[in-house]
Amino acid sequence: MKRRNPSQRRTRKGSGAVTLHDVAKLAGVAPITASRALNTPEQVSAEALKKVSDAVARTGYVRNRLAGGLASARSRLVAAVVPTISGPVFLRTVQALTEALAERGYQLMLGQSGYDNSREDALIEAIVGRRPDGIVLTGIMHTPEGRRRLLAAAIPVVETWDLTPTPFDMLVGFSHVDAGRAVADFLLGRGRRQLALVAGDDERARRRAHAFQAAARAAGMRDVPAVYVPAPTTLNHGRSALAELLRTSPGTDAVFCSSDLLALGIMTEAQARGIAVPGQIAVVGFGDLEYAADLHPALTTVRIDGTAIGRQAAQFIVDRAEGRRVDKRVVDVGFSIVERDSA
Amino acid sequence: MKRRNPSQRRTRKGSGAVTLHDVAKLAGVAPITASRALNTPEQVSAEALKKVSDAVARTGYVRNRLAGGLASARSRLVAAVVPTISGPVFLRTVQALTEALAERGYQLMLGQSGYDNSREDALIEAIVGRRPDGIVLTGIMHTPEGRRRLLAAAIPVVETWDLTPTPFDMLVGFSHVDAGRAVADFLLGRGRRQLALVAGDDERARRRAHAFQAAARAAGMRDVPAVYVPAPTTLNHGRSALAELLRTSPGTDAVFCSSDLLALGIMTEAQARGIAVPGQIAVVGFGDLEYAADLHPALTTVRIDGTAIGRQAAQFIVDRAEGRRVDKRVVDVGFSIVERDSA
DNA sequence: GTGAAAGCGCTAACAA
DNA sequence: TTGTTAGCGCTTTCAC
Repeated sequence: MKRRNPSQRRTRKGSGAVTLHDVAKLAGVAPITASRALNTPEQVSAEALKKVSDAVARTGYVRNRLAGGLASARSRLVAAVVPTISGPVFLRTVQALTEALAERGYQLMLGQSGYDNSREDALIEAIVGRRPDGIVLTGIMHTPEGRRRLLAAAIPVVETWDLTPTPFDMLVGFSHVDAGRAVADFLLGRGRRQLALVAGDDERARRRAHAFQAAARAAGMRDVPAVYVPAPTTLNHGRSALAELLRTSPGTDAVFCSSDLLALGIMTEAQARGIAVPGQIAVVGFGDLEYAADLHPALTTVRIDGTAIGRQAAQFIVDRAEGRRVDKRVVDVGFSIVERDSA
Repeated sequence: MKRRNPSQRRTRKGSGAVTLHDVAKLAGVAPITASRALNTPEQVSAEALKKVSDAVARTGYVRNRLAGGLASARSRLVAAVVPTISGPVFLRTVQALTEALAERGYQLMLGQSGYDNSREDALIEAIVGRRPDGIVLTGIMHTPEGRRRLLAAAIPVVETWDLTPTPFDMLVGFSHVDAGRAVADFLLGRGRRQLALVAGDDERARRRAHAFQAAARAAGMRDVPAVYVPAPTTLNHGRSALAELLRTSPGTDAVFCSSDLLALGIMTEAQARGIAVPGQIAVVGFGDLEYAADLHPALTTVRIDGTAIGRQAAQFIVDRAEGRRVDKRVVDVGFSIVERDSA
């Protein structure tokens, strides 16, 4: 880095910000010592540490993590991909993830794939270009092209909100099949005999729906009517779904909804029509969103611990990034049916 | 970059990934030409372009944007700070922002500040370290330390969801004072005489609340009871707030809520108690969340175009990042009262 | 515990 | 239009 005569030197502007070199110079140490003072203070003498922190305070230095990431091949960036952020389902997971990562000095990048997987590939490319230390997917990785890219990039991946026998890498989720079956058993156990379901048209909801139907049939029901609505689900979808159900299967005495919002829609429509819940129709939701307990009647629903999912995902990624061995790569957080008044 | 004798050469592992150098070598051009082929294809001959894209395809190259960002001082990263992602209010803004940025090759980093501003400083430091091309704040910048840091970092800032006479940099929002007043006028115009309000305990909601009270008083009301609940607001807060209101101000005939969720809570409690909405009590929400129109009764509420806010914020940041002049730095997206059945 | 040297992978600046 | 050179700001490697 020997500089030539200024007159013939090539100049580059730089960002103008305070650099670690500036700090080191002010502290009277070598840049690397300043670096160590910030990253591994235990490797530095108390004296040097003090000089450096003083210099940092005096200059208002903020370390450039782009440069650090480039040099160390650790960006401390983690990407999360959700179908859409406006469905409230993944919110708690994203929130827990953001917090757990922030505590450990990592930052979350958010990507939305849409429910149709079409943007997934472009998104993966955008993400991989940022060299994140990990990627958290909601759902499992679908497209072969996406799988290939992730594999090639060798970035730790956590799939969430699902369970598959063939995880891509790490996995935090629960069994949608078990959940669907459990709800059917629950309703049958409460004496309901004409089960129906309303589900968003996405893969996981469909899997719960099929298990629900299979369990009901196994218990002797001939027909389990299903209404599918586009994902993400809305309250209005629930309202019109109940209307449809009432028309086509008037004997229905229990409805399993693929989201709490859908369940609220069912209950709203029931209320508008003077149909008693749970008297005439039992309603079960999915998700146990924060408001479920406070509806009238309080909503019986399937509780998924989205916060635990987010925290475990963060743990997985950080463990990998810091070189710890991750033995158990699959965590089943399970689910529970929260019995309230609507069923 | 002359290499010494291999035996005494220092080696560094590198990430092992395909680099632009590899691509350039395979394409038979200089690295910078490959770089230009990817970034500014119009500056490159068709022939070179083709050679490069072939090489990219053959190698599965994904550009390293950390390195690019470091070299060009443009990270193509944008940070968004929300109080918490699990309040549904900012969701549409964050969604629109994410999409609008992704379309233009920028990625969103998400940060949660909490409602108490205590984490804001630490968050700003974490964000600035990533050298984003812009920062989108929901609400306005509060702490002096935060302001100083942002100022020092010279990163474009967009404040959203609020209007202030002294914007930090750029601003997309609306007047909370006008909104509060408008709702009071609306209710008074509908013949309501005993206005009350329920509001989350955050600054913006409080500003709306005060304007609402002032307008009601200006119209002759002596007392405008207010119930404040902790932010973020929940359905249950709404239920207990109505209970409180009924106890302390039994004559209340209209309630302005600081969120649609609160309004749903009010309506739920009213329903549970057999109180007619809007017959006995009119309810007005805030936000016009997606489900507001489908409630029973359909919720009258203040509509804020969160999507427009997000898109405009993205536009501001990208314009700045790409060196375009931004003349109008403040955009008022306004609000509207959506008249439905609840008031 | 501290430091010098050498890059990480890319692009700005200059030159041809 | 293409290429050469010199960094961007940091951390790794190796040496003391």
